[in-house]
Formats: sequence, structure tokens, C-alpha cells
Amino acid sequence: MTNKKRTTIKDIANVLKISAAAVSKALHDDSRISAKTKAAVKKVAKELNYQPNHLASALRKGKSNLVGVIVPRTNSHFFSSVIQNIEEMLNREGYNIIITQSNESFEKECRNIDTLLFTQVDGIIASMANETTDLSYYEKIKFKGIPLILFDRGENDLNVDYIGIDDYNSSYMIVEHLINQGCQRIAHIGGYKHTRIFNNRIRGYIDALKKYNLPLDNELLIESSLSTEEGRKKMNQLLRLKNRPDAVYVASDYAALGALQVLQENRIKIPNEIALVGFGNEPFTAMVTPTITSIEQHSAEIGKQAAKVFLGHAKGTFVKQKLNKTILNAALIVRDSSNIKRI
Amino acid sequence: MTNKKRTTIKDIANVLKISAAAVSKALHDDSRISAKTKAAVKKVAKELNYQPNHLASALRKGKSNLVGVIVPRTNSHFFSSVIQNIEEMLNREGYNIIITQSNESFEKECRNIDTLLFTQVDGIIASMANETTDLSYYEKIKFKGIPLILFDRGENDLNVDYIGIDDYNSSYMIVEHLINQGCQRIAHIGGYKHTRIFNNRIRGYIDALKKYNLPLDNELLIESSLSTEEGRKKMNQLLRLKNRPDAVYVASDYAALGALQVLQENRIKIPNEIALVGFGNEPFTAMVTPTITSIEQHSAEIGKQAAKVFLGHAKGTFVKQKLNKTILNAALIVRDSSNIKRI
DNA sequence: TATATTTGCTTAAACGTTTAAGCAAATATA
DNA sequence: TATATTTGCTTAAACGTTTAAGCAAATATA
Repeated sequence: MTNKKRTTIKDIANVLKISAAAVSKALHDDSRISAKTKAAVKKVAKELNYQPNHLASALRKGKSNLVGVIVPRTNSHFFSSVIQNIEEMLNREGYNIIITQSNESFEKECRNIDTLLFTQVDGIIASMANETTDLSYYEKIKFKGIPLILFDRGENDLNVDYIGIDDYNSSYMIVEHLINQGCQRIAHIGGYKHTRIFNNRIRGYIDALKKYNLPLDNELLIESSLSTEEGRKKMNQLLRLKNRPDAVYVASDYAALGALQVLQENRIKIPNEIALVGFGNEPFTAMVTPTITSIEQHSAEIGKQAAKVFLGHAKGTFVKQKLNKTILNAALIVRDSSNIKRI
Repeated sequence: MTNKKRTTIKDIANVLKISAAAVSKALHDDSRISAKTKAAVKKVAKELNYQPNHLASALRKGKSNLVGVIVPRTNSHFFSSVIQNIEEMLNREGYNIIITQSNESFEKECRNIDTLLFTQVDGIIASMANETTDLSYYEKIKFKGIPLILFDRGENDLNVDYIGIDDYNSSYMIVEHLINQGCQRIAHIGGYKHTRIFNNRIRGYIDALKKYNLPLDNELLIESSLSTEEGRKKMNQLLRLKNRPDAVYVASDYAALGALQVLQENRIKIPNEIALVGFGNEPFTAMVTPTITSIEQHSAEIGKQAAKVFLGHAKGTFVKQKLNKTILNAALIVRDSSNIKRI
């Protein structure tokens, strides 16, 4: 019961004894086609269950109406929400998105870029893998003249549009909050310095300490890949110090979760003995015990903005690629893990 | 610094003074092209940075080498892992995947199907939204002769390939485990009966009770949408019973998490007062306190199998669509929430 | 009424590939 | 040596659209 041949524009033309060109124009409501013909074409199209061949029109028009999205992974609330909002916004304008995951691997990311270019996407919206420092593949996208928009994990050197939160200020806010809670030895389990956003968080951390005249202790500042497992390791490392911290600010909720587990396994009271703050406001931070203080990154808004910027390029509003930053203000969500009630 | 015109097969042909057809064949290692010509073509292709136009070849060959994937959402470990494995398997064979999310909405799912058909995908791999009971959109895929493969959330009535775990047995296993732990009043917060997999879980629950001569109490069997919030509501409902259960088996980890929160808020000892079991083995089940007993669904294997079945269709090994079930054995992962240590 | 403009279509070419058919030259076979 | 087969290409058409150019008929304008 499957129909072997698809209905084409020619089939409709044959039925109505008009040219294929007229059918095409009628379907696109061209002003030079009479209302009568348009109605007839649409009626027959419906009857024959005509579905336009996207490949043919894409080939002819030189655009695929596909937008590629590259994320480190989809199974975090942040990325999933960004993607969902990009999709909604672009679907409305007739674009579809192709989602690819780099799994934080530079190599996979390069393959994803090739894949997307091969599929003739009209644009690429990406958040870079942690590993990525070599930007040549991204340069390739720019060289081809395909709009590139980065979010969250971006790079100034690429000189393309970027949407993200203010990492420096968010970090500063966290440290300020912990100091207000009475903490004096604040550790930071951060990401790798070569990643811009993590570097900014580290800078925010350092500057806030300075501001409040707290010493910067190198054994309290740790770089890491920020997985849950890494969070466990680095927390253990901090616990082995002769002079333990009284607060730990972790640059990712996933690593913060690992830290939380280690603290609990060691029967350390949170937040009184050691306060804990994460980053990202993943839903689980409100689910675990104690709930984890974190930073809301406005994932929905980031997705919408990224889509909007792409549409600007597609419609030719923004002519050339340049560094064009959209920075959103993040919000600190204080929860049990850092809410110290004094007597 | 962007190049306005892409290199085409004709450009290569012009350089070498041969026909475009010869270039095409050389690039595809056609046996009727001399080794010398092949080498020359590949050299020039590289020099001119030739990238094949996927749209043109897809149009000509009548296949897009794109496979559509529909999931209720990407931000669960299960779906994310299935997707990742589908992608890996299909990438190797030259296919790319387009991921779409239904957000558990029937309407969105229908739009996703239209979108994928419009994009001329060569096949669709899907897990149905909870809401979906009307199968007409899926029938549309079949009618077009496009391979359709369902996983996890499937439907026998569609008569297409299906890959999933044995829900009935998994459910049976859970109840048996709880009975072995000494539980006598086992509640089940299940999904909607109209969804096949949830119906199977309910049947497994009922049959296991029967087997061990435990009465089936209707107030202990609850249907729900299985979100975290719903888990909270249904757990509260169970706690209001005059005769409370001593174990609760929830058909999804997310809803089980909600139930866990309510139990803790009510200072009910887990597992001694009430034991808890989830379903799906989401990573957070091992992260919360207490850790939640759950069922491992072999997401990676499901993804691989789904891809394999699609490739079978694509290569013409499987000729026509019919009900072809691949059922994997699930594994019970016992954790603290149901591990009752007796004195 | 004569000319200009608008309306409503058609014709033809193009997007970049792939592939069936065919042909000449080279090589194999009898 | 004569014929058959193989090799290595070319030619031409096709996939299903879109669009520039053009033309005849209808309508507007002077």
C-alpha cells in the first residue's frame, strides 16, 4: 500500500494543462498568477497529496533551510533547553535544525563540522568542546561564508557572533555571596583556563577575593574537566589539605554534585563546615539533599537569541561576520548548600 | 576572504579536459576509470578544495542520506545515549541524523514528522510521545514507503520494527525483588495504560502479585504522566491512605525522584518504612540519597540495534515493513532505596 | 482610437550531480 | 588474422524545482 512515485509539480501541471512554472508560482502565491489558477493548483496539489521536494528547491535556490547545531552533549538541561528554543524559533521561519554532539571531543567536533558542511547547512550554531583550542575547523566555516554563531563556550579570536552570560560577574557574585555567609577560605574547582568562559570565572573568583582582602591560596584554585567524577577527585584533594577550605565554588553543577557526594561520605556538614556552590542551575541541584546553590544561565533566552542572530544573517540584515557579543545577566539561586544560618 | 563560488565537478573536469561524468566516476572509484585519471581527479579535487554538493547527489539519487530521529526529549540519559549510538553507527555508513524532540506532545510530534518528511529523510527512528494514541501520522510515514523503526515507546498496531526491553519481565522482576525484601503492600505509580510499555509494566506488576498470592489493591495502582512533579503528587496521594504501602514501584526514575523527595519531607525511612524502586537507571538514581534501585534499559544497545535495523532496510536486506520485535533483557540494579537489611 | 502598461501565463535554462547508453581504441581470444 | 571482449572514456538526459526573459491578451491611459 505504498505509493511508488511521489507527486511532482509536473503532475499538477499535467492535470490542469498549464506549465510547471505556473504551478510553482501559484504555490508560492506569485502576484502574476490569477486567483483562479492559484485556487485550482492548490486544490489539485491537495488531491494528489503533493509534497514539495525540498532537495530540488534547495539545490535550485542554493540554500538548504537547514541549520546545524553543535553541542558538547544533549543530556544536560542547559543544552537541551538551548536547543529546544533554537528549534522553536527557527521552525517558525521554515528552518530545520540538525543536532550533533561532540561529546567534548575535539576530534568528534571536527567530524561534526565536516558533516554539517557536507549537508549544506545554511548556518551553524555551536558551543565548543572543552578540549578545543585549534580553531581551524571553525575558520573553515567562516571561509565558506556560512554564518557561524557561538554560545556559552565561545572564542573571541574567531570574530563571530556570541551569546552567553557574564561569567566574570557571575563568578564574582558567587564569591561575594559566600563571603557574606561568613566564609573565609573559599576554594574554586574551575574549568581549564584555556576555555574563555572558565578563564573568566577564575578571574571573577580572584578579583572578588582581592576586593574583600582575602588571600589567594594556590592550593585552593584547581583546574579540572568538571565531570562528576572529576568533582569527586578534586574535592577529595581539597579535603586532604592540612588547612581545609570552608567553602567550595565549583564551576559546573555536575562536578559540584561529585563534590557533594564526597562531602557527605565524609560526614561533613553542608553548609556549616563547608559551603558549596555550583554553576548552571541544572534541575538536579534542586533535587539533591541538600539543594545546591547555583547560577541560572537563561538557557531559553540564549537559544532564542542565537536563533535570532542567525535569522538576521539569513535575511541579510547583518552583512558580515564580526565579533558581536550578546551578554545576558545571570542570576544567583541561593539554596541550602550555601545558606548558613547563624545563631 | 570568503570564496563566492564553490568548486564543482565541472571545474575539475575543465582543468583536466575530461567530462564531468568521468570526474564523478573517478571520485566514486568506478572500475571503468583508469588509475591514472582517478589519481589526477583526486589531486585536482583536493587542490580546488572540492566538496561534493550533497543536495545535488541526493536529488539525483533519490535519497538524502539523512535519517530522522524523534524522541520525547533529549535531556534524559536514556534518550541521549540512544541517540548517540544511533548517530555513531549511521555516521559510519555515511548517514547523518536529524534529531527532533516532541516534548511529549502529540501535536509537536506530528509537526516533527511533517518536518522530517519534508526534509526527505531516508528513514525515521522514533520513540513515541506519551500522549500519542492517534497513529495516522505514523501511518503516513509507512504509506510513503519510508522505513520506520520504533524503540522503547512503540505500538504493535503499526506493524513496524521495534526495539526495546522486556517491560513485562522487568516489572515482574521488580515486584519479585520487593517481595523478597519482605514487602507486602506494594504500590505502583505507573504510566498511562494506553501506552504499550506502561501497560506491560502494569501487567507485570499485577501478575507478580498474583503469583505470590498478594491481593491487588486498586488504590495502590495509579496511572500518571510520570514527571517528577507527578511523582510528588501521586506519592502524597499514597501517603494519605489509611493503609499505607510498604513499598512503591514507580515506572520512571524521574517520578521516583519526586516520590523520594516527598518521602524525605515526611521523614519516612527509606527503605525500612517504605521501599522505593524506579525504572530506567538514569545517572541521578546513583547520585541521590538514598540511591534508588532501578532497571537498566541498555540504551546503548537499543540505539545500535535501531541503527542496524534501519541499515538493513536501506541496504534492502529487509524487504517490507512488518512487526519485527527485538527485545532486550533488562537488568535490575539494586540500590539503597530497596535494600532492606533485617536484624 | 492609438499607444503604454499590466496581467497571466509559457519557454527555456539552470542548480550539481549521477547514470544509462554508446563509441572508439586497446586488448584478448580463436 | 579476424572477431569478441574489455577498457576508458563521452554524450545526453534526468532528478524536481525556480526564475529570468519573453510574449500575447487584456486593460489602462492619453
